This record gives sequence, C-alpha cells and structure tokens, in this order.
Amino acid sequence: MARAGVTAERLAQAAADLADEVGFENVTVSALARGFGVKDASLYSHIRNLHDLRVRVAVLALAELADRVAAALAGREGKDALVAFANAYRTYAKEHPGRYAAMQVELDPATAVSSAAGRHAEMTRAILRGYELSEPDQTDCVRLLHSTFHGYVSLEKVGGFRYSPREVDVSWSRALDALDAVLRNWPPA
Amino acid sequence: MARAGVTAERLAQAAADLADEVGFENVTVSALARGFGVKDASLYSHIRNLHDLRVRVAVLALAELADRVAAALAGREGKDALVAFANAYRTYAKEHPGRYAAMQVELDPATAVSSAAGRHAEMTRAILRGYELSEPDQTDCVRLLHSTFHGYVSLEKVGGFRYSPREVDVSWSRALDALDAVLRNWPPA
DNA sequence: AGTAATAGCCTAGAGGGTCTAGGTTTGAGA
DNA sequence: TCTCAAACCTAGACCCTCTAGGCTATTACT
Repeated sequence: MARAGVTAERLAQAAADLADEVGFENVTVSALARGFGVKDASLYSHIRNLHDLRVRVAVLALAELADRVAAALAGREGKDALVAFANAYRTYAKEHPGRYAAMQVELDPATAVSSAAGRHAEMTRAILRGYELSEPDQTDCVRLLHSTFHGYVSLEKVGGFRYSPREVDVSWSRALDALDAVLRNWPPA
Repeated sequence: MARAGVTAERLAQAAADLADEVGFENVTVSALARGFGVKDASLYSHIRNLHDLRVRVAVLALAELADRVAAALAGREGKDALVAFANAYRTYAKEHPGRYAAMQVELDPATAVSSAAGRHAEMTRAILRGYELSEPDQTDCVRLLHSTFHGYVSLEKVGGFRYSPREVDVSWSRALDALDAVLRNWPPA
C-alpha cells in the first residue's frame, strides 16, 4: 500500500484547518488520522502527543499572523500603523478562529522563544516608535495594546457584545481612537 | 446504601472547585462522580451533559465575581472605582483560574440574560458615571474596559508577559492610569 | 399505617478518544 | 542486491461521555 506521506508539518497544517472548521478543542488525533487515511497510532511517530500537536498549531498560527501583520504594517506609521496592526489581528482571528484559539496555549519558554512571538513584540514596538515613548513605558504600552486587542477579539467571539445594539465594528474603531489618544498622551507615572 | 445527596448546585460547586485545581478543560463527569462516591451515570439525572455542567459553572462564577465586584465598588467613584473594579476582577481570575476560564464559555441568550452578566455591565456603567460620558460612548467604553481587563488577565495567565523583566503588576496599574486618562478625555468621534 | 409515585442511584454497555508495545512493509542508499 | 530506518500496522490498556433500563429509598397522599 502506498504511503500517506505524513509529516509533522502536514499534520500541523491539517490540524490548523480542522481547528478552524470544528474548533480547536475538537481537533483529535483520530480525526486527523482518518483524514490522512491512516491509523491513529501511526501519527505518534510524527508527534509526541496531542499537546505537542496543539503546540505545533500554535506556532504555525503565530508565524502566519506575524506575516500578515508585517504586511499590513509596511510603510505605515503612527495611528495608521496602529489601526493596520489591530485590524490585521482582528481579521485573522475572525477568519481563523481555530488557529487563533491555538495561539492561546501556554508555550514552554524554549518554544516561545523560537516562535514568532518575538516578532509580534517587535512589531508592536515598531508601532510605538511613532509615539515618542521610552522604556519602561514602551513595555507597558505593548502589554496594554496586546491585551486590548486580544480581549476585544476574544469577547466578541464568545458573544459578550451581543446584548447591545451598538455595532461592534464601530466600538472597535472607537477603541482604536482611544488607544491612539492615550499613546499620544501617555500619563506620567 | 446511603444517598450521596447530589444536586445540580453541589455538582456545579464541586466542578468549580475541581476546575480551579486541575483546569476547566480537565473537569470530567467521571472525576466528579468519583468525588461524590457515585457512578458516572448517576450524575446524568442532575445535569443534561458535560456542556450543561460547564454552563452551570460559568453562571456560578459570573455571580460570584459580580458579588465581589459589587463589594469592591461600594462607596467608591471615579478612578477609585475603576481601580477597585479592575483589581477585584484580576484577583478573582488569579484565585479562581478554573472558574474564570468557565466564564468564557459561550452562553445561549436565555442563560446569558438570566445570569449575572447583566450586573457586570451595569456595574461597569456605574463606574462610567464618574466620567461624564453619554451613549453611545458609554457602550464603547464598557466594551473597551471589559476587553482590556479580560485581555490582560488572560495573557498574563498563558504567560504572555513573562519575557520582559518589567513587573506585571506595575504594567497593570499603568494600564489603569491610561484607561482613567482616556475616560476623562474621551476622544470625539 | 399503607401504598403509590418519584427521585436517586445502580449495572451494563456502546462508542469514541489517547497512547504504548511491538511487529511488518517500504524505499533510499551502500 | 542488501540493509536499515522510517512509516505504517495490529492489539490492547485505559479513560471518557452518555443511554437504557432496573432497583430502592424517600416523600406524599390516602
């Protein structure tokens, strides 16, 4: 019988696609094996276990998102850059809910360092260059921005904003206005 | 043989405690049944299924947190109130990681309405009364605040802030300063 | 007090998932 | 052509969810 040609990379890709379809929590090694026309046990020569698979999806998603954000950021600065970053982030989360959920798995330090997480931090810092901020304010701002983006996207997904007629997109762009304002006028410690 | 005295409420309580111990995702009907000295199948006369159990934990956590926030808010206004709310939120999330995770399950509209979610929204609006904001800005602010709180707490938990020496508590209080500033000076549309 | 109804608990078991141990096939290079 | 490691397999242990159907303790009513 012909080989299915499974590799860890293909598994991660397939798992990511499946996650976007059925939800990150519902991705199973079994379902993946079925997809490749192979027995469950076979996959364990490519991945250590389910957690390992999930981490691979997280790393993949982190890199994909970093690429998108980098593209969105090209040639922009100041508020333009802020808005481009934020929208790239939110759009990715909406288009790839499973991948986005994967990004929330806790990575062990080694994996985190070798992942695209550093690029995300760098790019956020790049935005802040338009705002005349120095350390440690910069770090505080990076944390605030990331928190707000993630929080908004994540509450939007679980339906936390459904109980007001106010359009979610409008609130989002007002939130970006507010972030821009606070970065331009960062309060002294 | 004596009855174990299982009720849906006790199950939700036990599930919440277990969630804080082993993580919300790892709460199983089986483990719960073992805790009560009862067979798995017996629990299904009290809960519909695992999802139902999780929703009950979410509702429980929502109510508990609302109580805490209400207590923290009593007699405060303006920035004091903002900080008290935020800290009550973050403290609860840290003390009860499992319960906090439960709060992120998607509730169907009926459950959401009958839950304490409304109280949370009301209390956030109460804070904003110290800031001279009217609709629809108020709704935008509620969303921004909630997003930032949730985002920060949630990134902190998965270790997103571990890669800078800057103390997480300090960044947090600077974020609250920033939110206060932006609420006092909410940018026009 | 006697009885009927109900709620709480049980056994049995189907079905699906993770993961290990150990065996067989395949393909690429010596 | 032979070798050997990688890719895949079977078998099976173990845990989990949830249904069906049955027994029993408690409660509620006559």
